[in-house]
Amino acid sequence: MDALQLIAEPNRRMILRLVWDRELAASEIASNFDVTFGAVSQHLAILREADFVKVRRHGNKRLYRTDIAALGPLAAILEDMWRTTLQSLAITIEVSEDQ
Amino acid sequence: MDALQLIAEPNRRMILRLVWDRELAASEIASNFDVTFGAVSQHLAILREADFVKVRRHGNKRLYRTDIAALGPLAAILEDMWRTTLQSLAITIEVSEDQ
DNA sequence: ATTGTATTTCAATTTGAACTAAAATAGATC
DNA sequence: GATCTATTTTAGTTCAAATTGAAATACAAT
Repeated sequence: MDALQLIAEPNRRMILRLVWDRELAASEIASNFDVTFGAVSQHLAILREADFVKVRRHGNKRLYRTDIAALGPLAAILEDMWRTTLQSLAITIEVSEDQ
Repeated sequence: MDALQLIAEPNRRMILRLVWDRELAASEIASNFDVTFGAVSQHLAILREADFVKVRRHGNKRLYRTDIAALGPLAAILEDMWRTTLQSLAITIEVSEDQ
């Protein structure tokens, strides 16, 4: 699958963000979404197949974490997006405080 | 629309590539695709709304050109993709020549 | 070995984005 | 203004990707 299309999907992007700098179990990831556990698991499978996440078994659970290196130049794009999103949020707050 | 989703669509990416460093009329762009003129025009509209292309009227025609600056960091990603695609093509040729 | 929790996988359904075909608009030419 | 070419827009269709719900698998604990 095309790397760009892969990370363009909003839920997959959210998953990458959630496990960007920490490990989370599949269930913990899923609890952040409105869609079913099954749907999240399928997104995880797609991310796994693209090697965009690393998985580690720990007892019952499977711990996921973004493989930032594997994302190559796309990693910077994602970080950039999230940063600018936060910035625009900050601007929104500033503006509303001015009123 | 989300910038990443926008450039993830293969036909839109192809449009951006076609008018990356030259102007082309909508019909000239469309002639490079299997899909109908209407479909290409819709993609152009989406790219226009995102300001990822500049348009200029010239008589009957509308000349399109990628607004590379507007793409920000995504411009580098696209150029990178196309470069590596060419590289892998070159490798393919080499390999087949070896046989 | 059975029960429970965590996760994946599968078949069927839903949904949304891309597409088509046709009508509408825009400007050029006669 | 009628006609031609270029393009956009609209309504309806198609298709792939995302989702659901349920069954299957995996490991842990009793």
